[in-house]
Amino acid sequence: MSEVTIRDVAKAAGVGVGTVSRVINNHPSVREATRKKVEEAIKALNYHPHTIARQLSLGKTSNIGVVAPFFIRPASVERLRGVETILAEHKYDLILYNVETKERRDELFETLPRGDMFDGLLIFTLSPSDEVAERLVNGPIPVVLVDASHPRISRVIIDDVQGGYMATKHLIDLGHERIAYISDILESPFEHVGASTLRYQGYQQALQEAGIPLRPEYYRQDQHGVLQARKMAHDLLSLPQPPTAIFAASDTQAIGVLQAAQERGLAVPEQLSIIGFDDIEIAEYLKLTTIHQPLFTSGVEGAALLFQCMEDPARRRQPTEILLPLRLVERATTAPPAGM
Amino acid sequence: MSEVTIRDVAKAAGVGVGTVSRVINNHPSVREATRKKVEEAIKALNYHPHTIARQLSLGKTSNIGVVAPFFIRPASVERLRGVETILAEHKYDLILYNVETKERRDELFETLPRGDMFDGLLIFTLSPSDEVAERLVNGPIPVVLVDASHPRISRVIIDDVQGGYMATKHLIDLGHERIAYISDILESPFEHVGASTLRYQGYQQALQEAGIPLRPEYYRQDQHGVLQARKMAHDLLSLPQPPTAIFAASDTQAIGVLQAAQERGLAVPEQLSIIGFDDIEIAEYLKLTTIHQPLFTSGVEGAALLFQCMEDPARRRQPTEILLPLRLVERATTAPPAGM
DNA sequence: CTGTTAGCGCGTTCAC
DNA sequence: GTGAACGCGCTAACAG
Repeated sequence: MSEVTIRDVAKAAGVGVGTVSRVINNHPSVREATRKKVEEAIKALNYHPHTIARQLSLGKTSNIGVVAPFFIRPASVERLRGVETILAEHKYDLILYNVETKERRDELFETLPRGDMFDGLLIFTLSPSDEVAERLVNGPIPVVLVDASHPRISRVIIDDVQGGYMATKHLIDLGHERIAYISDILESPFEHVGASTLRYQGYQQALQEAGIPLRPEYYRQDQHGVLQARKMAHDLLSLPQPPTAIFAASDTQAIGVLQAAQERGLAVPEQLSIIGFDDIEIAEYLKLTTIHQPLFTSGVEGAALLFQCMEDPARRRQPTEILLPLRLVERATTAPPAGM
Repeated sequence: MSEVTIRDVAKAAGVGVGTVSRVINNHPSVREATRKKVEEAIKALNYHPHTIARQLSLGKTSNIGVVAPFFIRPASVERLRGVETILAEHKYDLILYNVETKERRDELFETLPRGDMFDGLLIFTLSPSDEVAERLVNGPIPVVLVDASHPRISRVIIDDVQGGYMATKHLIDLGHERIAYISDILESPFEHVGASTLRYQGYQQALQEAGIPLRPEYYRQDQHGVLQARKMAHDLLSLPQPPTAIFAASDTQAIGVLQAAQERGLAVPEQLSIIGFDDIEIAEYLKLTTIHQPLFTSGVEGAALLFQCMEDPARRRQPTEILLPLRLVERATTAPPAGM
C-alpha cells in the first residue's frame, strides 16, 4: 500500500529527492512554484514519509519511554495521563513499559537506557540503585524520575516522610494513641527505599514526638491490594487491644480497611478512624480522609522536566528536584476515638 | 556512549560485518571459533544493535500500537493490562495513544493506519466509520478492534444489547416497573454506535417485553464521570414519580448514583435499587450489583488475535469475531421495590 | 534555488 | 564459512 517512497514523489514531480525532503520539512529555500508541484505529487500519490527511516536519518525518534510499575494502579494511571498531555503537545509518542516482576525491571533497566527507540525516559516509582543510576546518567538519553528518587537524577517527588507524619499527626491531634499503619511490602523487590518506607518513618516520627510508644504489632505489610489490606485490617482489629485508628499507605488499601470495618459492624469514624494516601478519584465518593498528592501534576511536571533536559543537555549535569506539595483532606473517616 | 556500531565490532573481532550480523541473529552457518571471537568483541565493546536501524532493515518494528480513548477509565486500564501481558510474552513493545477529543481521534485514524512505527494496531472502544474501516483493511498492517465493532475488521466484543437486557430484566424480575437508565452521551463524537446506545436498546427491549411503557424522563445522558452521574441521579430522584431502580451504563456512573442516594438518605437497596455495568475492581467492595464483562480477557484475546493476523495475513481477509460472555453479579444494591 | 551523493546502522544476497 | 557490496527510506552537505 503505502510503499510509495520519496523517490517516487521526486520522479512524479520531476525534481530531486532533496527538494522533496525540503518541502516536507518546510525548508525556506524552495521556490513557490516547485513547492506547489511537489505538494501536488505528494497528495496525488498519498505519500507519507516513513517514520522509521526518518528516525534513523535524524538520529531522533520523537518517542519517549515510560516505565510504570503496576500501571493499573489508579495513581500510576493519573500520572500517565499527565505525561500524555504534555507529549501530545510536543507531538511525541509514548512507549509504555509495565513492570510487575523483579526480572522484568532488571531487564528494562538493562536495555532501556541504551535509548535507541526514544529520546527520553521517564521512570515512575522505581528508585534506581547507585549502579543503575550511574548507567542512567552516562547513557545517551536524559532520564527523569517521578515518585522515585536518586541524588544524581532529575526527579519529581513528594516528601513521603512528611506525608506519613501529617497523616499520623492528624490522628494524634484527634486524640488517638492506638494508631496502626498498614502498607505494601517495604523491602519490595522493586524499590530500594519505597514511599511506604518513608511514610512509615513519618509515622514513627509523629508517634515519638507525641510520646506514644511504637507497637510492632500495629504495623502490617503485604502485597498491595484491597483484599490484602482487608485481611491485615481484620488481623489488626482482632488484637486483644485493637487500634482505634488505621493509617493506610494508599487509598486502595484504605478501601480494604473500610471493607473490614464494615464486615465487623464497626462504625467509621466513631469506632474506627481511617486515613489513606493519594486522594484518588473514588476517595471523594467514599468520603475518605486522606493525604492528597498531585498525581496528574506529577506526570505533567515530569514530562516537562524531561523535555527541558532533552533540549538543554547541560541540565543533565545539574539534577533538578521538583517537590510537590501535600495536603491533608479531611473527610468523614476520621474523628476522635470512642472515649472522647 | 553506545555509539559503538556493528562495524566496530567487526573490526575488533577481525571479521566482516556480515559475520557479526550472523552471530547476533544466531545464524547457523558460523564456525564456532569465529562465533566465540565475535561474542567476546561484542561483550568487550558493550555493543547492542541499534533498534531503529534494525527495524528499517528488517521492515519490522516489534511494536504494536494501542488506541485507547480515555485510558484513565478503569475498564480501559484493565484491558490494557491484558494486552500488555501478551505483548511481553512476544517481546513486543506497546505504543499508547490516548484520545480525548474528536480531533485527536481523526488525526490518529489518519496517521496510524500507515503503520510504519508498528506491526499491528489495536483499537479500543472506537467503532470506525465505513470510510475509516476501508482504509484500515487496505492498510499495510492488521488491525483488531476491542470493545468496538465493524463487520470488515476482526474484533473482540460483548453483546451490549444483551447486557442492557440482562440488567433491566433483573430489575423487572425483582418487581420494579419504574426503571431509569443513565449513560454517557449516546451521540458521542467518538463512536458511531457506542456501547451505551446498545445497552439502551437492551433496556428498551426488556421493558417492552414486560409490557412496561418507556418513559422518556427516565433516561438521562451526560459526560462520563461520577459527578455527572450523581447529578443525573438527583434529577431522576427529584421527579414527581421517581424511579425505584436505576441502571447505570458503567460502574463508575453507578458510584455517582450511590452517592446521590446516600446524600438523600435513601436506603439502598430498600428504597432504591442500583445496577451497574463492567464489574470493575471496587464494585465488589461497594457490593454493587452489576453486569460482569471480561475486561482483562478482552485485552488478552485482542492481542492474541492481532498476533494471529500478523503471522497469517490470510486471516485479514476473513474477519474473526470473538464474543465474550456476560454475567449478572448479584450483590447488595438490588432488591424488590419498597412496596413488595 | 535545486540535483546529487554520502551516510544513518543493520540485514542480506552473491561471489569467493 | 565468510567478506564485500547493496538496499531499507530519509536527511544533510556539497556542488552547481
